[in-house]
Amino acid sequence: MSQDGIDLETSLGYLLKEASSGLRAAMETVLRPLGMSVTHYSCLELLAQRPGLSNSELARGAFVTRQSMNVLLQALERDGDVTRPAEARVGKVLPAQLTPRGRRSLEKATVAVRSVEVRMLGGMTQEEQSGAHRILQSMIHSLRNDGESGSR
Amino acid sequence: MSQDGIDLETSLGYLLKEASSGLRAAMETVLRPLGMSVTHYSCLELLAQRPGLSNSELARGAFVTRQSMNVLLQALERDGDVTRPAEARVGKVLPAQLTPRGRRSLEKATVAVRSVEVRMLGGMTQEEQSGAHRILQSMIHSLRNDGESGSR
DNA sequence: TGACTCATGTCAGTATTTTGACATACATTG
DNA sequence: CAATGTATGTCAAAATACTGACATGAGTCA
Repeated sequence: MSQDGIDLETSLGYLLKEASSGLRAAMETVLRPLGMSVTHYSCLELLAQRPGLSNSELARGAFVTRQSMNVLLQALERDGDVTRPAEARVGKVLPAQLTPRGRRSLEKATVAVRSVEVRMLGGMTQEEQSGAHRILQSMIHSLRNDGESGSR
Repeated sequence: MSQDGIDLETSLGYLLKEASSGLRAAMETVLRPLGMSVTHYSCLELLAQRPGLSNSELARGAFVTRQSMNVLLQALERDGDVTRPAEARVGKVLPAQLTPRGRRSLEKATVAVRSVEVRMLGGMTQEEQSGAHRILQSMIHSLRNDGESGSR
């Protein structure tokens, strides 16, 4: 016996999942009235900040496979929110761009998402927020290295 | 202009998603050799710590719908990892239990998952870990209240 | 007692995501 | 220059999760 499992109340992994799940749910709630999914929004936001990102780069930035991002991008192109050149200028990479229409739909979504983030951070001091920043980046970095072939 | 979007490098929401995605990927990597998915593992761990949990309670604990958990539970019952009474003693609730076989498969998974969590926490002081605990719970609590009908 | 609300287990259909695979283009290395 | 490795875009198939719906049982309240 002696505490065999991982205590879910204490486990930082579980808390991380719980917080992320709550954030996603809150984002879905505010984005749904705009007819937008979380991945949908993430894609537009990424393109606004880094115009010319390729499908694969967008996929990595939104934490989905490039196949999933591709079907989303095709829908966004069809709806006129995003443009991609018909053929690559170099390699196979097709740099995507936000259209004015895409920029407009992003604006409303950004406001909604920001309100969620503000609510999430409510009750945290500035110091706690920078602490959270540092801690999360530490977790990310630690997980990135040593994918599977750890020691030995 | 003037910083219209949400800076992804700085956004705690984005960092939270990145950390959670990294954790999930790392867990999938170590659980795959055991033929187990993350939800699969979560279900067994929940049952080990709180025997008699119902399907709906397990679903909430693993952050999936009760329908998804139900198909998983049926598979686990079929494989002999979990048992549920044929009919409810009270209401419709069917309390689930881990079988010795289920407990055994959980043991290996717990070791694997614990190694991931240890790696994630590597480089963090004890104080930082308790700080992370407090901060994550603050986020969870803030997101839980005011689901959608916030102010006005 | 009866009407109402809420939560549960479960079935069916839909939607979304991932896995697998392929051809192609560039970079590296000998 | 040829061979190899890596990365991309894309198609098809499989797995997974979700939405919608229904019947049932318990609790509440008048």
